[in-house]
Amino acid sequence: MFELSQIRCFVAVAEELHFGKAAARLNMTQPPLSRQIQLLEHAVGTPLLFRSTRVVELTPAGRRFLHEARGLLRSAETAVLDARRVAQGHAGEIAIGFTAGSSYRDVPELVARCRALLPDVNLKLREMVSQAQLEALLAGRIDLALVRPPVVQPALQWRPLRRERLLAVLPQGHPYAERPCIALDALDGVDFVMYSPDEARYFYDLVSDILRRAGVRPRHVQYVSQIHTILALVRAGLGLSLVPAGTTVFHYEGVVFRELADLRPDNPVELGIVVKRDNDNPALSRLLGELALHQAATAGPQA
Amino acid sequence: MFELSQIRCFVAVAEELHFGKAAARLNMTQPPLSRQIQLLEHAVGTPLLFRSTRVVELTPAGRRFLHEARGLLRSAETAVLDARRVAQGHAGEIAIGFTAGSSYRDVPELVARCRALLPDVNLKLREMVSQAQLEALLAGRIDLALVRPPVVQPALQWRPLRRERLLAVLPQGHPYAERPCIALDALDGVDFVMYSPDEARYFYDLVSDILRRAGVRPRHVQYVSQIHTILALVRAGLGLSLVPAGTTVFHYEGVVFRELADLRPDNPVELGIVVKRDNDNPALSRLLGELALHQAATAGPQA
DNA sequence: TTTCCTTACGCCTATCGTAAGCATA
DNA sequence: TATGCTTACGATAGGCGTAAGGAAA
Repeated sequence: MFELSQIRCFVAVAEELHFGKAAARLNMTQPPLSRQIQLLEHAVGTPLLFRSTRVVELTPAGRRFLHEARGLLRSAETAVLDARRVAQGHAGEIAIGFTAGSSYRDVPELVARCRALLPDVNLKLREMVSQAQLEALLAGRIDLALVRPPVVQPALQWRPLRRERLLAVLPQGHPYAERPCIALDALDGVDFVMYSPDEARYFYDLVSDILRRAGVRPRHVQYVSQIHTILALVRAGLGLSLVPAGTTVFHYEGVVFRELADLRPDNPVELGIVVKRDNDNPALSRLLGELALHQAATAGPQA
Repeated sequence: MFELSQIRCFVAVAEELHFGKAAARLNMTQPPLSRQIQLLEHAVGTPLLFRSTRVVELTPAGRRFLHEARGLLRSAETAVLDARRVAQGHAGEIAIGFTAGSSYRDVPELVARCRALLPDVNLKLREMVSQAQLEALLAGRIDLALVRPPVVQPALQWRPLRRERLLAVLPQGHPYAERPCIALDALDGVDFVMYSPDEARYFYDLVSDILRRAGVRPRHVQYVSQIHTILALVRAGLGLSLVPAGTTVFHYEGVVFRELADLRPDNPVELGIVVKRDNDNPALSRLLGELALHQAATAGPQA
């Protein structure tokens, strides 16, 4: 098989149509250039150039081969540049794990930020439950997970992505709906749609903690795992609940959201990204760096 | 810059993920393979493989580069195969010159036959007058010309492509139109739309010869160069004329065609292709060979 | 006779293979 | 301790440059 150096020789001769000038361009003398062209022709299996002492011209096969040869050199160039861009994190792939619950708002937002910051990085999205995400991270099957705290594995690193406060959600027409904001006390003894302690552990703990610290004991009528299910049950009049402020973006009909009057701002709903500490994906490193920069510049304190 | 041999080394290692096995596949020993991979990484400017004593794996840049590398090897293969196909005439280009008059029927027919015989050969069509075609042939600007005889240049070779008889053409409603066929004698003294001796020399000579040999002297009322113009003038009642039988495919309204009763079959209308004898376009050679084979197999004597 | 591609030949660089080194599980 | 990638080093092959050869205008 031929070599790229021979391709460069051939392109030079084909462009100059003169072995002497081509050799000068290649910083070599004519004889070895002639030899390389002969070797190339032998490898291709057909003459590429017609030469007499007065004229050098391409054969039809040479004309076609010239086109392919230029493409080959271009491809070789871009292969190098592409690899460097991947090594520097400007291009490449990031595999992102996410839960079904984050697919409505958080994943699109993260994807949009990635695309804006690193337009040449390909995102591979994989939906899986939180535990599977952490395992996939450790196994290197994904680079980044979108999960709620806490993350206890020492090989993994959690970084905050979004903090938001809780709101009370209640059915339209509920007596409390007339109040501009709702005190936690008002929840004492009312029917309450609660998060599942198994499948929505984070929200169960968060809401339980808030209610316990306020000394409030609502009546838990249901245990559900998805915020959408909470909205549906609240709308159906089965009770009130607490949901993250971002839930309002769904414009869910039949329910109203109200601020909580006396919610302490030190335990908001948190969502973060988790990465493996020794992940060596340059695109991921760059994304984390860009996100941190961007976040430091734009994000004020959120509650 | 790197060489294709290094690319082959890299692909082997990337596929085996084991230097020893890759070296065996490449019929070499590990140490020089390691060295070639190092040289390649240096040329690319970034590590492509992560290796410890226990594991070899691709870096993100290596993964991207592997994709490009495979493409390079594929392109190199196809470049060789393509060049060979061009050299053998199975692919390539044929530049064809043709006159405006042949563009209606003869060019499409020739193009269709070329495409059927040599589907991977690209046809470049260039409309020009006959004299320009012959000059372009000699200069190598076109490979094949579609012209009527004679071609006198010794460097050029004429080959018959189509032979067809002449028909009389007369306006609808003309007294002769009731006859099933027309004797040449009947043309004596009638108004006759004649071909231009300058711009339609071939037809002028052909028709003049036929009329002279029959001892018939029609009255030449017009001298035109294009057959379409003849049809228009005949239709307008300016006279009769003689045209090639193929003219009937135009389904021209207002004129009728009649066989000539006593036309000798030895001087039909001829159309041929002309090529330069020392043309070295393999696709052209193959086309001529295929055409000859096909013609010998299918074409009976035409008049 | 001149131009310029090719062949011939000696030198040298670069690659290969063998052997030793060294890190990891 | 064994596996397996890397470094070291001597041998060899292939490419380069100089010099001579040969065909066409």
